[in-house]
Amino acid sequence: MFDLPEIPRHPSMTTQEYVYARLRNAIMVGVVQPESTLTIRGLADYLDLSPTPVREALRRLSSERAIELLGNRRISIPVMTAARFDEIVRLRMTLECHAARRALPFVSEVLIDQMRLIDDRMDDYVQSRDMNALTISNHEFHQVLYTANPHQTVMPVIESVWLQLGPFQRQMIRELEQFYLIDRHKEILAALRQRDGAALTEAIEADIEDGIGRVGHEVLRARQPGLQPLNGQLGM
Amino acid sequence: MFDLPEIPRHPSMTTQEYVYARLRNAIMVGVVQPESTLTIRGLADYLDLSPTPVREALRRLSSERAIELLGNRRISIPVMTAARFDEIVRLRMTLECHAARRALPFVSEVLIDQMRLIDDRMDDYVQSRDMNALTISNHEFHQVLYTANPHQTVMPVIESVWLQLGPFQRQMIRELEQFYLIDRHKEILAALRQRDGAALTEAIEADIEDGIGRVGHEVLRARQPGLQPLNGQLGM
DNA sequence: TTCTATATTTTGTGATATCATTTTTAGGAA
DNA sequence: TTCCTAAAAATGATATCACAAAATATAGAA
Repeated sequence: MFDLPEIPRHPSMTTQEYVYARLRNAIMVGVVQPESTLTIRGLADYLDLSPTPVREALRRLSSERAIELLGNRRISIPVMTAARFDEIVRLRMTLECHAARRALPFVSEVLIDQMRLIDDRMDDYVQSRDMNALTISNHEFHQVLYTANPHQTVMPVIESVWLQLGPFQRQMIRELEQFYLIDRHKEILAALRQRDGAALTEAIEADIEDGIGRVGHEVLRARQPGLQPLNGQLGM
Repeated sequence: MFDLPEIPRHPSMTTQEYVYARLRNAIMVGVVQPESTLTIRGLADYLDLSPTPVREALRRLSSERAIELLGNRRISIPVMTAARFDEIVRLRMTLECHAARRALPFVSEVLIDQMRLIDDRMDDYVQSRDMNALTISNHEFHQVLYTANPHQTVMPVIESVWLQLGPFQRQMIRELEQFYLIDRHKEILAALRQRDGAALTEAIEADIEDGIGRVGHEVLRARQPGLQPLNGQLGM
């Protein structure tokens, strides 16, 4: 079985929202894995709730493709394959570059400072090897940039992609003894300071490639030694 | 009130799936509008069902941002603003160009023929002014291309964008007496035949701009005569 | 031991009931 | 008429129940 990390429950939250938030968090940090057996009633019993709000939360997560509600009464976390991984990472690059380009006109010095602060905090988490906090802060770093555009509509889509990568990211950390962390946040910040769109998208692509792309392909190749990755290197 | 167009119900469909499909279709063709008052119980009574499957269907649609479940007991179709429209259309361009680029290596002569057939059918619908059938076929034309890539994960995201544009598309047709339809499908097909990625993305951007972008901005500008569109022309 | 058929349990779905809020409606006061 | 207030109605959220279908366990045969 698994232990869903506890999260704070605001009093205004409905039960369904709470279940959604708790499951989402658990999937994001990789506690729920493809081999975990999920059932509506099992989760309801575990959380001491009725099945109704659990089912609704699961349906939302299914819409975001964090989980799959199979017809035959099974609920699963999708298994990562090389081809699927390649598609998701490429989509993530496209989406985040789009979001960054659309946010650039709204970027201020205050915002850049805010991002620098988050990046500084990440350096501490690297020191203390707190991977969960690192993941959350990394998302926060990107999110602050993309939501600078007050009209943006892409953020929920990007979050869905992060959610889909969550379980696999945990596997990556598990399967690799040493896990070198390279982030390109300094380059992102430099591009922002110069309001340089081309440099910005380049830095974001590099950040995603170095952050999960390269290592992910490595892990997947190691699993199936005979196969080469479908679409070659991700870097461009 | 409104009349949700009837749709076929396969025997294997659950009630929730049926409600989802029927509401989704209604929103896509623009029957449900921002001023429509939606309630779970109202829909349940209208469809002669219990509230449970209706609420689940609504939650799924909310996850796809087709509707908004407001905290204060109101369910609404988001109102289209110039800024939101600009964002959604730009996102659509980015997503569909991405999907097309990723599909290109899988494009076959058979697939191009299939797309040509759909395009021919669209010409008939233009003649008969069947806007609903035209919209559906247009989506089908694009979908066939993007799903040529068997590993694609972007299609659900694109469908969510189509869904968000549905209600406004109906408004566009209503508010414009004459509605000139320009599609760039011939250019798309030509680019596919030559396996020319750059020409393909250019044709898709032009198709979206001519299909909904230009007219949409016109309609929105007419609504608020004092305001200019936020980010200038869409064409690039 | 291994396979198969049957019984039992578990599970997802959908309807119904209840409760706390919110919205709407009425009825007066200014 | 317009504005406020209180009663009434409607609404969303959740728990519980019933049912059919699926998964699992059990028991007997090969």
